[in-house]
Amino acid sequence: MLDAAVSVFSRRGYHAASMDEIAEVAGISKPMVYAYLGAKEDLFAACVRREADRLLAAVVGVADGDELPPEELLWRGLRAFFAFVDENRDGWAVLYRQARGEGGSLGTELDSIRGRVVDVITLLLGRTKAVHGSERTAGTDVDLAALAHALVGATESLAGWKVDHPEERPDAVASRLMNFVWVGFDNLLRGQVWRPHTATEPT
Amino acid sequence: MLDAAVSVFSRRGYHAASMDEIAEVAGISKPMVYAYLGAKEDLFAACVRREADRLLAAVVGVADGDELPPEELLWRGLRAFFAFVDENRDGWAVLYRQARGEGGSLGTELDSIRGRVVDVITLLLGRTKAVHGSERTAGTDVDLAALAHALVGATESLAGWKVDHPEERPDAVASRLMNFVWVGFDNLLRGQVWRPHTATEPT
Amino acid sequence: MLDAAVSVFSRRGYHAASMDEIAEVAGISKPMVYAYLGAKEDLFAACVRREADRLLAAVVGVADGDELPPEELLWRGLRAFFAFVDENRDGWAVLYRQARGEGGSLGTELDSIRGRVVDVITLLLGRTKAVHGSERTAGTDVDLAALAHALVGATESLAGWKVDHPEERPDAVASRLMNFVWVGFDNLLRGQVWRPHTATEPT
Amino acid sequence: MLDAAVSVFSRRGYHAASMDEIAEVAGISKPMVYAYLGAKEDLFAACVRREADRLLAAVVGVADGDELPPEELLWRGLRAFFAFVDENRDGWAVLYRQARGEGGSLGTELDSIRGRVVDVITLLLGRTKAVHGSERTAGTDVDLAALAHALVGATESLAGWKVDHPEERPDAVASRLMNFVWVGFDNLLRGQVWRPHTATEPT
DNA sequence: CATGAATGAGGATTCATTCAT
DNA sequence: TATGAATGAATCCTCATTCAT
Repeated sequence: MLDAAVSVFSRRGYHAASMDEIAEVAGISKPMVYAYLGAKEDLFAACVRREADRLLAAVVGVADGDELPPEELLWRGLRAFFAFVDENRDGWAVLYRQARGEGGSLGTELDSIRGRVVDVITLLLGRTKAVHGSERTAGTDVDLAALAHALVGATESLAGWKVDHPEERPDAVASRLMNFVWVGFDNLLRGQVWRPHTATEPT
Repeated sequence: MLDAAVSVFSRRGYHAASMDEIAEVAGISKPMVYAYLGAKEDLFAACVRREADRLLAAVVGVADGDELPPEELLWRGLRAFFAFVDENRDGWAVLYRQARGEGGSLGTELDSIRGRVVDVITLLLGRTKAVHGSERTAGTDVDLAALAHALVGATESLAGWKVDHPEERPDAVASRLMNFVWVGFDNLLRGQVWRPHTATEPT
Repeated sequence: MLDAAVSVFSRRGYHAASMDEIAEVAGISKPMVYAYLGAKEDLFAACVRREADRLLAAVVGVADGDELPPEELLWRGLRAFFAFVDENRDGWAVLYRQARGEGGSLGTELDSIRGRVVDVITLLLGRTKAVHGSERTAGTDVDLAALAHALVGATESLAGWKVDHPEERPDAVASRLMNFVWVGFDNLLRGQVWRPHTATEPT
Repeated sequence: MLDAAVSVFSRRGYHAASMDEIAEVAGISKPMVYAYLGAKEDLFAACVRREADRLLAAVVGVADGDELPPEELLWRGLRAFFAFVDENRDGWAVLYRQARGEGGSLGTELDSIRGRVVDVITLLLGRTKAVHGSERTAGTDVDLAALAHALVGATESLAGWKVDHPEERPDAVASRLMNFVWVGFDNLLRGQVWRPHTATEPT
């Protein structure tokens, strides 16, 4: 039932989607849509919530053991994420392109979900850092949070890229991202730093 | 003139923005809006184009010499980018949150702009690779494109993070991202690879 | 069965009442409402008819003997009427507030019922006049009809007033109205007339 | 502008009237109706308020001198009232048939207007009583209020009757009502009372 | 040139009414 | 028979867009 709504919302966006089209795609009549899921905003919220739940379930489901090292957790999570995106184009589009930027409770709720994901990544990176235990890492907490944001953004962006490259296997994309991210992070933790070679005159 | 439109679009989003409000904020009458910039879609496209031009100009403008090494180019570009976002919240919101997810020519044009940026980054990464000249890097072209996508996504995401942390200096954000990205990329080029279930240490 | 409909109609009015609510209040399902009483208009007509029948039965029932003098008939009728209104708020509301102003067959039927009541009053007043047999009364038939209309209107209005004054006994209200009406009518029949700009004293 | 709305509301009633028809009758397009007078409820409220204002202005306007005796005041008021009804069928229908029975602020406001009219009549009757100064009148204040209610109801009812008898001159109707009302009231004040001739067994 | 006034087109929502079980 | 499920039709309302001044 929600599938039709997700499909239409992903194609048209929240505002441009008409209840008529959703009903038509769902193969039922408009009053039924209202009977089952309420007004348009409720319907969209239901879509967002279902897709978010599915995504979180898929990504979290692979981390069955907390005793797994962070590296393994991240790798499994990314694989699950890209697999989800691969199999749920529309759902991902609704979550990423349509729901964000909407005002009101929708955008807020989604932002909070994303925030929780970022927090999890931040903790994960923190645990890695703790394992290394190196005092050479000058990184503060805000560094980790920013890093987590960057990682999530890179992942989201690659998800969009993956949509345009259906021939790429999800695992390959995840592997590519891990390669990029983990090598950098690992070396960061080893004390490697990048510094501007030039004097920076701040604007 | 466009300022008013950008301001309203950034606050309301494309569909929720009304021409009435744009005209009111602009301090002119609605027929004037139509006379100057045409229909709503054209107006939004003009906003997107202007903000994209400004952003590209700001980012490209700092790379006055092509002879600069890629690392320096990227560093300057990122600094310029975060400075732009810092000073043009509305414009960035229109580009990143509102314009995305719009179907039709609106989204297409923005995608193409983003695509050009990614291409530039791809080339930049390619030149770096060429400089290193290492045949040990097994990366293909698609690797670089994916990497560029990841980099752009990380940058966008950090831009959003920066909006929530106005106290962070743009240079600091750029530096943090460089630190993360360049260390990883540099080591990648040196042949470091990450493989699932194996130690990440080079032989 | 009709009780639920009367209750809902009296609270919401004809248009604002929904068949859903009526069915719910009646404790049966909507198709049953349709099976028993047909469409909404029919249902409302049935309500109006039943309440009107009840009202007429109550009012007419007290006039068991035609040989009663008109004065006594009116007095008994008014007492019965106010007692009915007192015990059937909803029914009276449907008849007086909701059914009026409805176009089409709904209002027409109610108007015809009210018309019959007015006719009865007119006849009653006529009989009184005949009893007095006075040729001094210049009143024509139209006078009696208008008088009957005025009497019915006064009664309806007092019914509304009574609803706001539940502590008033129905008999007291009826008595008050009789006092007002009959004294005037009686004196009218005795030749007393009122003329503009003249003393109201009889010669 | 309001004329069209009043006309349609008087014919169809509040709920059955469609904004389409109002716009069509007004000879303008629907958005204009909304631009000028807002939503349907506002529009109806505007109609009710205008008609009520007109009616009150017409009726109150004839009582230019407070020094007029109550009898003269009532006579002038009734004449003005029936003249108004004669010339504003639709407006009267809106006030009397349609607006009453509507829930919400509309019905409430109209009830309050009617209440004020009743109060004025009550005062007017009180002044008459005071002039007579007779201690024989057993009437209490509540008697006067009930009497005023009855008088107002009789007037309203005769207004409806008048609508069905356009050939009747407004003055004639007013005169007829005065004849009925004032003779009765005058005699009441002189101590004439009506009492039931039979024992009343209260229900 | 600049604008107040006007509208066609379309979208969300509800409700009386009816089948298939 | 009794009902849950389904819908066609209408209604309120808004907004991008354009004339006439």
